Formats: sequence, structure tokens, C-alpha cells
Amino acid sequence: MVKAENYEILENALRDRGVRITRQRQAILSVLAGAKDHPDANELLVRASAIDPTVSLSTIYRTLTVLEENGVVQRLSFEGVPAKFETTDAPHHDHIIDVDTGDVVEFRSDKIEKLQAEIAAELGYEIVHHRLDLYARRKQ
Amino acid sequence: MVKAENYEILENALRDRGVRITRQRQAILSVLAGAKDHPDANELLVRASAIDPTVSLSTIYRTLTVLEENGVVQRLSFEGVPAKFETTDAPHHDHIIDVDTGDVVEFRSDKIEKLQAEIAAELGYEIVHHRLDLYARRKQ
DNA sequence: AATGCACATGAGAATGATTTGCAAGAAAGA
DNA sequence: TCTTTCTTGCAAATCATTCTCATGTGCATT
Repeated sequence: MVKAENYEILENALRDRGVRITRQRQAILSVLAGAKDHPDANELLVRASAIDPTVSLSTIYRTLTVLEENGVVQRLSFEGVPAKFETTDAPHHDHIIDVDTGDVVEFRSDKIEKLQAEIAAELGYEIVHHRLDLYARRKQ
Repeated sequence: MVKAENYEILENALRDRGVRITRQRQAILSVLAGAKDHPDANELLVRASAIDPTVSLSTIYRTLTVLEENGVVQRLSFEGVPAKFETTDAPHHDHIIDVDTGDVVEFRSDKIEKLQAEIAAELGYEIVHHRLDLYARRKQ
């Protein structure tokens, strides 16, 4: 199993938090750590099965919940499609979803982040987290 | 049936677009026109049934799709909960969701809208629609 | 006001993503 | 190694939403 550089960091973070590291969780975590895209549960099943054929879809879902609760993974719930997942080791960013292909592009804007905080503050709120999704179409 | 002031406007907009106005659609539309909150499909069934007991959940969903396609209603797909709906007679706005109470507050920022368009354009995209949700907590 | 027909409806079955119950299996600290 | 507690696979259950199909109904046209 070829593990991405950040795999060890993630696994140790989980161990420190008392999360049991099973064969199945290793397979799933290593797929996530190495993924350059945003796989959904089914895609994760396919990729993780290649490493450990015993992983089932239930375990994919249960593991994703555990990883999310422990801050290692983020769930991306876009409209009308199964949830996609990514590790949280990359800096914060938002997403553009290509409405024709379903492709997801990441971007980041400090200006927007700042404006959001200002607006929330004006209304007496403090942002816990946010989601900014741009559903867009390739030009011309 | 007590209709909100904007009901007529919405119904006429639909007629102009060749959409048939049925008893059930009148009931649903009048509920939406009068709603000050963001009801989901089940809540709409309850409220519309009080006006016309023949409306079914299938028709609620079908009608919402038609209303959305005709630009009269907007679907709000928040995470982990059934979709909520609102009429689009109010100008465009985004939402702050109070993570403690579930309350939804509306806000609008032209600056953010503009930045979004700029970012998308830079990456070669044209925004079809977007979703900006601030999950926040009341200060102190 | 009557007619025709394309479109809308209700009831319930189907779908698709996600979750859960349960019996068997496996981490990991002692 | 032993024991406790958590995980797993499988299949069945859920939940929001969509679809099928036989029947009903807007509404443009007589």
C-alpha cells in the first residue's frame, strides 16, 4: 500500500484521539490521503477495495463519519449529488462545481472570507464554519 | 383562502409563462407567498392541505420543481436536512444559519456577489447560481 | 356553455444515498 | 495471551425525493 506523505500524520492524529486503526480504516485513510480529487463513498469503496478487498460500503460510511468527527476529513454536500470527501490537511478553500460535468475546482479568497466575518459580526454572529459553492458553467 | 399581496403577481407570472394554474398549485403557491419562514416539503403539505385537502406530497414536489424552473421559487439545500423553499419575490440574498437554534437569517452583500463573479471569471467559469451559507453562533 | 386533448393529479411503488441491527471478528491495554 | 470494547459485513431499514400509471381537469377553441 503506497501511502501519501500525510498519511502518517493523519493516522497519528487519530491514534492520539483514541481512534482504533483497523485494516479497513487504514485502506480508506490512505486512499483519502492520496486523493487529488473529491471522491464520493462509492468511489472510495472501489479504491479502498484495491488495497483491502474486505472493506464494505457500510464501513466506508461509518469510517467517513468517524474521520469527520475527528476533524481529519471534510464532507462536501453539493446539491443533487452524493457527498464528496477530502482530507482537511489542505488550507481552507471553497468550491466551484461545474454544473455540466460535476467537476469540482478549489479556490480561495481572503477578501470574501473577511467580508463574511464582517457581515456576520454586524448581525451579532460569530461564524462557526461556512460553505460557499459556486455552481458554474465553462465560458463559451 | 387568504392570499398574500404578492400571490397575484406570482400567479400572473406563471400564467404568462404558460403554466397551468390548478387548485393544488394555487394552494401551494399561496402558502409560499404568505410564508415568512422557509418550509420544507412536508410542512408545505400540512399548510396546503388546510387550504385544499386534495394536495398530495407528490404534487408538492412536482409543483415545487415547476415553480423553481419558472423562477418563482428557490430551493434551499442546507446540509443534512430536507430542502427548504422560499419565493423569489424578495431580492437575492444569502443565509446565516444559527447552529444552536436552527434559525435562518437573510443577508445580502453586493461586494461578495461581485467578488464571486470575478473569481469564477478568472477560472474560466460563469456562475449559474451559488450558495453561501454562514453557520454561526450568536455573540457572547 | 360544451368539447378535446395535453397536461396534472393521487396513490403507492421505486429509487438512491445513507444508516442501522445483529452476530461474528479484531484492536490494544493489562 | 486474555478480555473488554469497539468494528465489521451483510442485509434490512430509513428518508427524502422521483416515478408509474390510471384517472381527472385546465383552458384554448369552438
